[in-house]
Amino acid sequence: MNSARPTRPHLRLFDTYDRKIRDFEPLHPGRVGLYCCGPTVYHYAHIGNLRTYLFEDLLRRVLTLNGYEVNHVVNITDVGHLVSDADTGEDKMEVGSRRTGMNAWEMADFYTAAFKEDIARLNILPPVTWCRATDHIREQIDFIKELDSKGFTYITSDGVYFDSRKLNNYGYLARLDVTGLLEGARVEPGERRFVTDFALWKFTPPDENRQMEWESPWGTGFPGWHIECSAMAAKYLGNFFDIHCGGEDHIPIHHTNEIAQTEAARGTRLANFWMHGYFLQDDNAKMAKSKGEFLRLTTLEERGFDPLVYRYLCLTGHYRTQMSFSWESMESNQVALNRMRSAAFEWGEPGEIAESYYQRFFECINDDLNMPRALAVAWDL
RNA sequence: GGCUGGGUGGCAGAGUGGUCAUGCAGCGGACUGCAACUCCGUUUACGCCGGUUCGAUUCCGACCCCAGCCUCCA
Repeated sequence: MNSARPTRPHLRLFDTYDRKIRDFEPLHPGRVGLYCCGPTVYHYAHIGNLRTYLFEDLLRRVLTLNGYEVNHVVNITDVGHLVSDADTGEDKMEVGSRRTGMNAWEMADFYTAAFKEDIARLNILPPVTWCRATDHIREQIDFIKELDSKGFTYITSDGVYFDSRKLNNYGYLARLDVTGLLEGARVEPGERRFVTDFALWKFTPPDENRQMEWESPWGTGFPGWHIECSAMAAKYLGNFFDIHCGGEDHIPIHHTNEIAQTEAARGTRLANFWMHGYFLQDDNAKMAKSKGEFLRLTTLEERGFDPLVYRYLCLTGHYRTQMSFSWESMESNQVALNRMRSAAFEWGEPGEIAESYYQRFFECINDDLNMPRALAVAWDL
């Protein structure tokens, strides 16, 4: 069979930075560095969050199938993710702590464990490396020191900020129109010098007792949200690595700021490819935790669905388009998955699958992970 | 208000300048003692209005609507 195997099509992936599909070439032969933004562990994951991890798992498996060894890194954000605007916002962890009655550290462990259970039930491979923000405070402070020494920071009464106007290409990833942002801004920059400036380090407010705080050269406090990813990605994958993933909502702010930090401090691009998973749309309510009620994997199971039906559902749509969620489509895909499973049983060993089908399947997945078409090939078989 | 991206048949969701996505549902058959499972066949589509073209769902422009970001979100 190997002798007759045709040449596999080259892997092509969409890069948000260039806004186009490009041939994927690893920076180092045979190896791929993959950094995926992980959960902020102040609450359970909702199924929309999970769609992004499903997409990243698909990417990882396709890279592996193409013969690459994937160094997959996922962070756990357990500090610094602010719940309100950058001037006065609280840390989500502190708010979550009040809601649950757990202290911030216990709560972080609790929701981290819950997250790992969720992805296990979805058959998502765990990353090679998990990294927690609170385990890397030193690295983050060092990173801010670098930015400081290169003149990219300034200090206000509540923290250390990144001066985004010092970079001439700030916002390119999201094609940010800074003039438009100024005109449309509904929030005043406050002490920040410019609307797109963001916090690197926040001081513990004088009248507040924080559960999580550390000493720094600038004062007692905690790191901003974005700096953890720049610092940890550099530590585990180097300053410039292959692929950086996250949800589509990360494009305008989080990833834009990560890029700014790394380019300013290290003088290199952060990632060769930027890939983003798109949102799951709920018919009834916005898929957001801030509303209080949201769909979890457990909710699906309570309705009698195998978690893998949700995985299958996500595979029927392209990762780069928003997808609608409904119980009707869950029912539909429950049936489809059951039939697919019994058919797969009849196929026998993978090696017996006709090479032509495998080739067609490969062409689909290597074409920017086109699983919907790949599934059509599978049904054809 | 600014920026970014979308609108495909009952539902979900691919794709293409002129032949089929695919799955679920529906309809008609086959099989079965009946049913279920399975199999075969099959109906319904490209937001709206113009333009380009021999021909547009596919390209261009206006409009309407939706989503994302600008304010927490994957």
